Amino acid sequence: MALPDRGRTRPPVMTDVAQLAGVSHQTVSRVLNDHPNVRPQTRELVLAAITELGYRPNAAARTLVTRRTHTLGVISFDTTLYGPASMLYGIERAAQDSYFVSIASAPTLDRRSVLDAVDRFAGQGVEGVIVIVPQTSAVEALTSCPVDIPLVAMGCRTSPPLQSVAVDNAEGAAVATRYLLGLGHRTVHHLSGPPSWLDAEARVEGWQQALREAGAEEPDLVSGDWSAASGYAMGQQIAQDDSVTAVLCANDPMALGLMRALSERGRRVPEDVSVVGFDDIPEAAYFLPPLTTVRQDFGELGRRALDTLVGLIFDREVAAPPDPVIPQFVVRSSAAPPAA
Amino acid sequence: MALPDRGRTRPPVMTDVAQLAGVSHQTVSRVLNDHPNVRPQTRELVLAAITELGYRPNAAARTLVTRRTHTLGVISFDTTLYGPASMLYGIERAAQDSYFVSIASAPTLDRRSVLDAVDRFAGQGVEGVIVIVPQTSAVEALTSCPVDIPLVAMGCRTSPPLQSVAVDNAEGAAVATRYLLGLGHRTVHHLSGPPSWLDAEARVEGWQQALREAGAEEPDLVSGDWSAASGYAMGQQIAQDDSVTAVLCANDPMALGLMRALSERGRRVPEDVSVVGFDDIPEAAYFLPPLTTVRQDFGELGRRALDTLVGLIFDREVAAPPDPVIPQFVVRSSAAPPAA
DNA sequence: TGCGGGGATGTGAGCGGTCACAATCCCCCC
DNA sequence: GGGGGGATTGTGACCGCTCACATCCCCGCA
Repeated sequence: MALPDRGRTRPPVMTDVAQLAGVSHQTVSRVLNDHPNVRPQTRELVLAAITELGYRPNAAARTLVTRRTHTLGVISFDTTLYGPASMLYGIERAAQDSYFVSIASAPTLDRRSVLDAVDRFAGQGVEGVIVIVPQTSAVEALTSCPVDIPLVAMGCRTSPPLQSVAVDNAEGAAVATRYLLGLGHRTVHHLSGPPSWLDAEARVEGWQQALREAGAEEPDLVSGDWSAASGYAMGQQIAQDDSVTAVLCANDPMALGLMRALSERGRRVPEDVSVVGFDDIPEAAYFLPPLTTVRQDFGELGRRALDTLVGLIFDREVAAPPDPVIPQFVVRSSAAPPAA
Repeated sequence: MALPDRGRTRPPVMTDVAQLAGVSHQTVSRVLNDHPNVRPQTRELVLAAITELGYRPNAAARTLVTRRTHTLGVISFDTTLYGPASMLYGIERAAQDSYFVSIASAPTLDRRSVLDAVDRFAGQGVEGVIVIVPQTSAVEALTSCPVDIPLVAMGCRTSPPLQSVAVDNAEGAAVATRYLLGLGHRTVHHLSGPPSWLDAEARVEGWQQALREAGAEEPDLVSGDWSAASGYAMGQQIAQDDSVTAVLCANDPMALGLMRALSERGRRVPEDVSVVGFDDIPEAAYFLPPLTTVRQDFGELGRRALDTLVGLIFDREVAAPPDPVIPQFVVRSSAAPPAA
């Protein structure tokens, strides 16, 4: 199972460089680590030897003694979904010049599977882990994580001691709901994400809150699984109910599915029914009609997650939980005042 | 810059386990590596000591001597796009139980940036790299990659010595084109991906090929940048041309943008213009109208990429390039026979 | 002329595993 | 009863780097 010899000779090591430069290995190490107290001339010598040999320090050896891997792990469920994919991308860009980022997808979001992933990462020696697995079961598992490793949850609010960074899902849903109410709709229906997903729940709360504030009646909740398919399926029910004039969807694909169901039933958007989504996927502006939605700043989220994690890694102190990122409401034409 | 002490005492090492179990460190190592010739009773002893101490082997130390990191790198451009995201996901699932996968996104696809990413990975000690950066510039850079590391390009066909796995983009485009032609359209227009993207080019070729075979006139090419926005922009041009009755788009979001432009001009899909996409994103079935498209099997692609890479890592021999994955044509209602 | 002191460099000991090899032990058979 | 051989276990070197410490050189100053 040994790795085959790549190239003719074994790669150069620090001693080789030292020898070529006519210095000790320690001096080479100093140059590599930008230590002061190396004569510029010596430094040049070493640098020259390094490039001549094509020397590259051995990360494992360095890690062995420094105990730093410069690696962090990201656990997520399905990076094919726009939200998780964007978060991952945000993290990667934020981490790029200080960490390597290693990924793992949990096949399911139960305790076992999430904890296994953390364990795997711990075995690899990552310095911290960011989890994009916003389900109550996963969060519970992580809250009592037996492995002693810095952990940050992303995308949903969690309760201490598990740190998290998130957009203010409740606020986003509330803003959207108020907007629809403001347009003159008597109430707003909600096509939510799957139960036990924290962001889905937060959006439900925001929606309820806004309805209550306005004294509007609170319709029964309908939930999908984030997919356009589920939006379509639930949409077929919703479309039958003529009293529905406004629907807030927990994400954009479900809104798409809903709109198709509506259209098949001959109910026009926004004339008969107003629809608002959540996420602002790049395609949302090109739906028919263009989708009014709530945009999340995933880049910012990634940056904050990294900051929080780094804080945990170095200070080990539970910093004040960062403020939630305020989502942005994007008005397009899928929502309008009710017919009459 | 040292990592703060996590927990009160330093983590247990092999010697600690050995001592507790009353054996030598080597025996512990044997148990850990499933060597034969360890008495079952001894094994139990060691195992018990391991769990009692919560011992976890140090990956860096092991890597230092075995020269294996069990890590591979994936370089991509923008993992927010459905294609790359799916490929990444496919790779991750395929690699899960044999490798860690580390990701890097290249900010741009020029020579420098791609090679830097490879270099970074090499410094980390990855055993191989899969690149999802299907631009000619990137491929050229990789073909003459100065770093001696197993490399596989994914998503697009490349020329030796750079290995690649890909779906048969040309065939997919050809099938779609033939389908439209078969429906009775005199010719098929093509809204292509950006020039210099290999898969975009392959799709153009397939389209041209099919047109030639059928003796159909070859319209001017219009290209976008994969985004729905560009599809919309180009679509506004296309919509003005009444002679256009069928358009093959190089991906689904562009098809969406096109359909919106068409709809704004009052041209109905599929009655006035037939539209076919490429990729089959999960939302495609819920577009208005549902999009006929070409589906790629990203899971299979991921598996093949991994297989190829592993072959390269261990045999170092350039295996016969794997057959391209045949895409699947998915018929929905966005394409129909021409009006008259 | 001799001495203190800081900059520049070298030396050797680990870091925590695995590998090669040696040492035991045990059982069987002549 | 002694020898052979495989199973089981132990010993020490070594992977390539950083750390702590020792050494050396050179200058200024008494």
